[in-house]
Amino acid sequence: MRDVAEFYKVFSDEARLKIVWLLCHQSELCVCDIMGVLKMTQSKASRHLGTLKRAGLVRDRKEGLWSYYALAPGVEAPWLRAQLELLRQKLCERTDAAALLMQLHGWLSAKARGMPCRTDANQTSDKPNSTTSVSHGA
Amino acid sequence: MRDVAEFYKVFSDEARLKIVWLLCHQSELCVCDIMGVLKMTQSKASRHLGTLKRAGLVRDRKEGLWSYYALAPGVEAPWLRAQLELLRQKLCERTDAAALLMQLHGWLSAKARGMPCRTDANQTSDKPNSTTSVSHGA
DNA sequence: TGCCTAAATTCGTTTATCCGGATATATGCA
DNA sequence: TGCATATATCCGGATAAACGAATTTAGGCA
Repeated sequence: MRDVAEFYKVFSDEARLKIVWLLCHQSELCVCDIMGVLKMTQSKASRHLGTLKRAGLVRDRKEGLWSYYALAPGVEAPWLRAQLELLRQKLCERTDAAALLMQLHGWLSAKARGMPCRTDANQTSDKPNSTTSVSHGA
Repeated sequence: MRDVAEFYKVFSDEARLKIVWLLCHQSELCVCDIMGVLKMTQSKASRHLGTLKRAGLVRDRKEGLWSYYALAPGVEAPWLRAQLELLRQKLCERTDAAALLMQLHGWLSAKARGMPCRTDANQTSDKPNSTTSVSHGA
């Protein structure tokens, strides 16, 4: 039963929940996308992605310098799929989760019009001020 | 989203999972039942029950010296109900979870034929030897 | 080759969690 | 009242998580 507890432990961290939430809505994201959208340090993003990968919830694909992460095929197994669906259902009713999706879309469209990644900059903190964000073009 | 993570954290401990599993199969159990069946110290049983209660998953009813615990009415809310059902489903396929139910039934029938509780004895450890158990009558 | 950069890992620190033993609280009974 | 008992809570101590900064690893390109 330890491994069942282990599963819940993976979901017991807010940062990991946010990453999974993003990956439920965008098939692939690289580490710097996650850093940018969730405003977390590179070390934190990579660490949690590693945890999710070791748990079999996420897979990665290397392309040049970038690592693209996506939900693992294993999450199609019935029980995991149900868990993920339940999580999605719960987060759908949350404004903070919705805000994350806004951030995600802002980030992706900024990226689409040529914004570079820069993993070294903007490492200030988790919550510098909530409106720093993308501010692309406009 | 923190509180969602908090929910998973409650389920991320094997001892709490076991307690919930027992309460899925027996409507009410007192602390000493849980100590006896799961072979844990009184402090540990009470602590985890407190955690489950604070999370709203469990309720308690005092009767004289005893505290009887049961799943809280709140677990009938759709999302929690679904989570609990998923947990039950996962544990149903596990031999270790099944073994716990055997222990539970052994304990309850021993109790039914008059076995006293004794919270102070049998505090040796989590796993002294897996066959200590009830050994009623036979 | 040497530099730039994305991502992973290591390091030392801080914080959270879990534990058993001891103690406190409260009920039942003589 | 005083003692026995069931449970809750407190108290260090041990272990595990999580963190940011720094470093390492490795691909792309001049």
